[in-house]
Amino acid sequence: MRLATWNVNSLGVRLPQLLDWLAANPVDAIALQELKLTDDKFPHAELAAAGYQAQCFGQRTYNGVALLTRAPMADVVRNIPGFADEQARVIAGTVSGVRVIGGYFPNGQAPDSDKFVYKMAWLEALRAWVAAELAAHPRLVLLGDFNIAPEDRDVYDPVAWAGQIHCTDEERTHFRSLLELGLCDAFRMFEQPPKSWSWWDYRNLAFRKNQGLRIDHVLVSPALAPEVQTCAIDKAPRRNERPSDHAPVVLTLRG
DNA sequence: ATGACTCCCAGTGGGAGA
Repeated sequence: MRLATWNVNSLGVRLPQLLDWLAANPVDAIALQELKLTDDKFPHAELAAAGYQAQCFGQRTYNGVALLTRAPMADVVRNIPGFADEQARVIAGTVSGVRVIGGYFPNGQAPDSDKFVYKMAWLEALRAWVAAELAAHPRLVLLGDFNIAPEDRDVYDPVAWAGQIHCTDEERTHFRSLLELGLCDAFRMFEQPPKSWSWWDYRNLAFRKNQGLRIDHVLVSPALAPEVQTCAIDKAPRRNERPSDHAPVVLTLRG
């Protein structure tokens, strides 16, 4: 079984690239973030023609998440139950016996901003809910755009980024609290090339200079960890014309 | 360096992203 996550930065703009990528990378499930469209504009027909059914959770202009799967999904949940949120950031579903939770974590803007306060509250609510999901669904994957660079080795210039958004101690503590639930950062289960990033700023030739952050993650539950075969970032779509600023991350499970 | 790019909604600019 193969799963992926990709922040497409506008599904409207990126749909042709997504279809190309799925044709070359026939995953069983993919979590998408930053759809930037409402559900009435979701391209169900085009994705169905490519063999994917979709559960979407969109909104106008910002945010928006979806899960695409080949097999049907059950028990679909939108956003974090009990956490009132205007922003469409989470979609979960069960496919082929695996609980898949896709998330577009808040950016946070700056550590002294209201948006950072929201990010902290959101992360706390997520952790509590994921703990409950994990108890109910031992075979679980939490994946998406976390907007957190967990360690200095996930940052191209850790000195310049020290204390900056995505790299604060508070954010990293929240990331570790997810690991403390038993979840495992699948990417770090393997030897990886140094300077592996999942996001590069559009500005300043950042991709060409390989100046990026690893902020898109795939966390697997203890029951799934022994089945993880590979986890890799696919930089290829970042070389497209008009690319997303994020690259997909792909997980392969045995069986 | 208050920059850079890209998206959106707007509408001939501005917010947000990260």
